[in-house]
Amino acid sequence: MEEITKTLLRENGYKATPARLAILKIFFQSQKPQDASSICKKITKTSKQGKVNEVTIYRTLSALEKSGILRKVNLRKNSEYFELNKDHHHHIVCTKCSMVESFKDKNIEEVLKKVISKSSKFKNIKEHSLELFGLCVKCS
Amino acid sequence: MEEITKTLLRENGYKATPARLAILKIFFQSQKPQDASSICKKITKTSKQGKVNEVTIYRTLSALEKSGILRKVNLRKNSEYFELNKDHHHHIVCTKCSMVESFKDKNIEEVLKKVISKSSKFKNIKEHSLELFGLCVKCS
DNA sequence: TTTACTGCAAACCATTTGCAAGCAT
DNA sequence: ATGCTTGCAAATGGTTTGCAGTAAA
Repeated sequence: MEEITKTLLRENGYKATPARLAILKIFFQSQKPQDASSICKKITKTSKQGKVNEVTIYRTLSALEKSGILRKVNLRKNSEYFELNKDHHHHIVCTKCSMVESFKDKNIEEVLKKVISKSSKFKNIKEHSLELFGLCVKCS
Repeated sequence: MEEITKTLLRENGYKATPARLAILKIFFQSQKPQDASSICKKITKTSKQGKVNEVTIYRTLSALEKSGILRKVNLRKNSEYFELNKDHHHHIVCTKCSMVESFKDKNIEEVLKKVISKSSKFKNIKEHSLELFGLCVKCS
């Protein structure tokens, strides 16, 4: 784990500092979208070497997003959530308890290709976001 | 136009004030997602009777969203965009010039039904958002 | 050693809230 | 007349920035 994150950072031209390693570690461990605040709390709780200032977390998230290591996720919360930018997928979000389930679907990508081919104003689509909102079984 | 918006407001239990009429008018005229700031500027420019305070716009947008007259749209900007909550559709957004194109697609709804039927954690999906991001033909 | 990185304080900016005055019904 | 609406000012809260000290390479 330590090696993976360290290598990932250096490959992208970053210094492998304790703060960055701790932040990346959370993404590799949790598999759930995280915002600056949740990361800050998790590090304070679990990390041995101490705290990481929330400002540092914002700067790290922003940098890692630009490098393509993380991507933003829109969960209709009032803060920005991020997740590892691996294997494209989508989310189902419970509007009551905020539980998030991920899913993949090849059909969606195909349908979107057709949509793009029909558009006269756009030929050059780089990404898309798809989120479903509702109540999870527990909250229903 | 004046009559439509007036009736819509009263049907939903709101007083038909000049501010609200002006705000709704913009949505009926433009067909494009709007945020508080853009509405405020448009009213200042075009309306005869004067300005509307931005706070009033925020309150109106929030109320109209709760009533289901408007819905939020995620355009990856740093402010909230709204549009009339009619005939469900999706957006293609130019990440350079912010141009927005709308589209509808029945296949997407069908694919999503299948996705939901596969989920064990969610049975109760109320809405979804789908946005494509890329460069429009002009910006490519 | 060198330059990137971090923490602190303060700035920023979209949005929300309290309250008194104003207006639609 | 009544109570919903508005505007102003101030508060809020997430995020960003300036700067000086610190640490990774």
